[in-house]
Amino acid sequence: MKIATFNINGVKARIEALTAWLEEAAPDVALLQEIKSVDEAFPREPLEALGYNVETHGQKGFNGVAILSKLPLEDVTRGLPGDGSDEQARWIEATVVGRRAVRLCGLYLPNGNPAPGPKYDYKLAWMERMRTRAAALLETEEPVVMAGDYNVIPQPEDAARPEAWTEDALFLPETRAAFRRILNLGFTEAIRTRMPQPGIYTFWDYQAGAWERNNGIRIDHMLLSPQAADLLRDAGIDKDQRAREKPSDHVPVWIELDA
DNA sequence: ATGGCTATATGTTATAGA
Repeated sequence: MKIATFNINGVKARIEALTAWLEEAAPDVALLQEIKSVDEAFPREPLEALGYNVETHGQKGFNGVAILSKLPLEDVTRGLPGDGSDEQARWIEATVVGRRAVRLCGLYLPNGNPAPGPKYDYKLAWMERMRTRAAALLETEEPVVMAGDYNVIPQPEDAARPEAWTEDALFLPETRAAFRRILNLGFTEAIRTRMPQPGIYTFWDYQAGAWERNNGIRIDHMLLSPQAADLLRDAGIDKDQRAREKPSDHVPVWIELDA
């Protein structure tokens, strides 16, 4: 079972790039972030035409997550538990049924800039809520995959210019500690495990020739529960997508599970 | 690089992203 995550930065602006990538990479499941669309405006038809079931959790203008799956999806839930007043669409879960059932979480973790400030407070509170949800998912002792745009640079080697990020919400010590608190519950970070060398990136800014200069950061991650990690066969990054016509500023990240 | 580009809707400018 091939599972991918892709921050597409606007699904309506990216539908041609998205369908081209889906045909090329042929993931069984694609978790999308920053769809920037309400559910009613989500371009379902061209995706269903490629054989995907579509589940969305959108909002107007910003944020928004979705799951595309060629396999059946069950028990779809929307929203990160723990704060009924949070209206931002950043979390969706579903169980995908292949040879085995896998619980999927698609997430768009808050950016948090500027830090300090209310947006950073929201980011840290959101990460604590995510830790609580992650702990509950581990207790099921089933394969769980939490994948998406974490907006966290875990280590200096995950940025081409780490010195440029020292005051940024993506790289502050408190952000990285909150990420480790989730990871250290017992998750495996798929790309770090399979591609441990430095200089592996998933995002290149549109500005200042960041792509041409390979001034990237690694912020899109896939965390696997122990039961999912046991099924891990391969993992990779579709870096070439960043050089395509009208690309997202992120590229897809994927895993292959024996499931 | 001191926010240089991109997408959306709040729409011919403001907001957010990272």
